[in-house]
Amino acid sequence: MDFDTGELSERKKLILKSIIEAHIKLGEPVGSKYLMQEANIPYSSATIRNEMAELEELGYLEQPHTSAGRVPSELGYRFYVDSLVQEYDMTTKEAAELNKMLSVKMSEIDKILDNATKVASAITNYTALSLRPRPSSIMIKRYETVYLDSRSFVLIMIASAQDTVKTKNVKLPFDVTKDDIAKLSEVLNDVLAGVSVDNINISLMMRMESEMPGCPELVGIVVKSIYETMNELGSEIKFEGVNRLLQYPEYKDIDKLQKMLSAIEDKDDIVKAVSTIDQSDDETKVFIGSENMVKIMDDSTLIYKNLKLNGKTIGAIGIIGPCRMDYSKVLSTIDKLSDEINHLSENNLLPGALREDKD
Amino acid sequence: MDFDTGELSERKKLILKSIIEAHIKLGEPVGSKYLMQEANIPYSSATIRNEMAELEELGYLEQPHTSAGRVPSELGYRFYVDSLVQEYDMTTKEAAELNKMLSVKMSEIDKILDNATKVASAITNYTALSLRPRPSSIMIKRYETVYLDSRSFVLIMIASAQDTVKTKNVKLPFDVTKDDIAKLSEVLNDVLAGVSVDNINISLMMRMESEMPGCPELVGIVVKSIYETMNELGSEIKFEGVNRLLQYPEYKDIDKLQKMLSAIEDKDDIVKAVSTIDQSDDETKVFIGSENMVKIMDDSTLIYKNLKLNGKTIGAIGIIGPCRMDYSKVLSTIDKLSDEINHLSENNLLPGALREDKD
DNA sequence: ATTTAGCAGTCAAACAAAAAGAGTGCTAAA
DNA sequence: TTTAGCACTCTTTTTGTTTGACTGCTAAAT
Repeated sequence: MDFDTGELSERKKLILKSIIEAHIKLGEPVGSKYLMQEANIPYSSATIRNEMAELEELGYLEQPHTSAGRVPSELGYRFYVDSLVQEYDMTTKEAAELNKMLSVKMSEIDKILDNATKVASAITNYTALSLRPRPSSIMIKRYETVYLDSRSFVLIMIASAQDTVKTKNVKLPFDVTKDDIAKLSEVLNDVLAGVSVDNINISLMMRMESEMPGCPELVGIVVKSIYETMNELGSEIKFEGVNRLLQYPEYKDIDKLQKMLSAIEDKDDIVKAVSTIDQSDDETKVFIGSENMVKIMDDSTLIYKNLKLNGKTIGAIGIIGPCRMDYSKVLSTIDKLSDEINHLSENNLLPGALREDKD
Repeated sequence: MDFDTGELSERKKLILKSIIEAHIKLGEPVGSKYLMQEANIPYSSATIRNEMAELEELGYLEQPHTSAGRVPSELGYRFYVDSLVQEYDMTTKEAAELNKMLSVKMSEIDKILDNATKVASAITNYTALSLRPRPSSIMIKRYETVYLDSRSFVLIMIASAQDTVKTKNVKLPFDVTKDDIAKLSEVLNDVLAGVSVDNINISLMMRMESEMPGCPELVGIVVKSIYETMNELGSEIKFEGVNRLLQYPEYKDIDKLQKMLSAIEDKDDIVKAVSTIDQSDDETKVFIGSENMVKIMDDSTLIYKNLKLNGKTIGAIGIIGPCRMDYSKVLSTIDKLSDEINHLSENNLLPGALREDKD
């Protein structure tokens, strides 16, 4: 038994610290057995129990109910923060990330898209997303092909940005030989390596066709795949108002919400899905439920529209929500918004907006 | 019974439209009784049931289970979007808001704060917030006082920005008369009306004291209230990573989550709480549970620190999470971050950052 | 004087069974 | 063709029961 000098014995401190840290890690009440076995406290559970009872009396711990373990009280956390917590050493990786993120700058286009997303989300009360298409600088450094069978092969692309590798399964409407596919990679590396998307033109395609006397039809199909991949690669997607999902009972089920949120967190699938939409398409697209290309979002609706500034597509905006979405409101908001952005440019409100387009 | 020409009878269309719109509004399966009573379909529930059964057969509706109402199928939504939905007329208020929001520009300081919040949230994996303090231009246009009793009165302030009215209940540690309070409003309007916060100085306070021979002690107390109110008024708060809350079991309970989210949505309470923190304070503050000034957040922890750039406080950053927060990590992240931002200015990475400080 | 083993007691969480409620489909009458 | 009425189905809610975790206490061991 300690003299009640207000100071805790070292053993009490150890136990208190262990309980708090275990609780922080696990989120559940901590019992005496756990402390003995997992936290390596060198006393029997009975002894620990006695100490815990005293710590509770002193106000550092609480018991949610009789037969539960102990949980730190506010006083316990306070004591921990004031005298028990140890400095955490940030890993160099984390420190670097911190620095990198801090110095990010936004282009004018990004700002427009960002604002548009915020407005869209605020007005419709759904989650909004914006897609910034690939910068024109993106390119494939090297191509590889792997023959699968006479009607399909794998196209492997190594991109300039951070050496990302993308693979694509290409299916063909006609038969090819192993040699055709081998020749293809040769020609691709010869003609297209290091060429940016926007510079892929008819002339290059014709050159490739002439270099592939065996199977010129391949060229058109492959170039389309390359184009799609490049779009996916460079695209940047952002979300706004994710928390608005919570208002809708379809996401009251934590699991569904999690599913949706992880799709949003991942971004990749959504980017991929949305990248397939033709960038010059002016229509507002509505993807209901499974029409949606992201499997995980098959009970949500995505409404999507390309945004133009001076006739040039600068990105796209979308709304995600439950299938039972207020279509009328969302559709008109998106349309109004895209109109308004076009006006922005006409009124010259954003001088230099297009200048900064290429990052 | 309709001939199966692929066309729906008007009555079917009406019922389908009603079901979809009711379901969009309520989020629950729609029954025949509801349609008859609430959606004013001029047929008996039995008739409506027959039509519903046919609409289901045609694929426009679905039944979650035998004894439930109907829910639109994807095909139903598709049909609705393609031919039933009516254009929604945006109210002029909404249109105006849209325009206003679209043309918002961010100051350099805002960008720094925004980035810092994102980084903080990403690294700690908790929700982060940033607080941008009042622009120095904010001021009170007019003051009113209402005497309550000898030890308290109400101070009413009409602010320059959008004529916002704020009232504050002021309690006194000494007795005053009704005349003192009346005189106070006179003096306040005389000396402080139209003066921006930063220009309230000792000289002005002394002038007020000399004009209030009856009770000079009032001045100091009142000025403090005014100062606090102005801080609340102009402050802008932003959140980042709200969805991260979901990872923690304490917010798995939808109710708790909602409570938290509504506190975040409202902003007001949090701004008020955080505004009371002295802006020149350099310490990292930890508010655990009920230490927190926002009642609704009394089982969460707020960690908070002022950010300085060139020695001047430009705002503050905070982390919100469950009480069982990884204090060690959060504390070091916040400290590192505020250091880093100080370095930003030293390295001159952000020319003109301070120039744009006043909006 | 401490520490520990063992056991009875308590309470939440998990499971199972029963009752209530909502909405349908069908039949027969209007 | 429409409607009233009733039996039926399936979810939701309620109620009761079991299980399991952890404690507090007592008595023995160090």
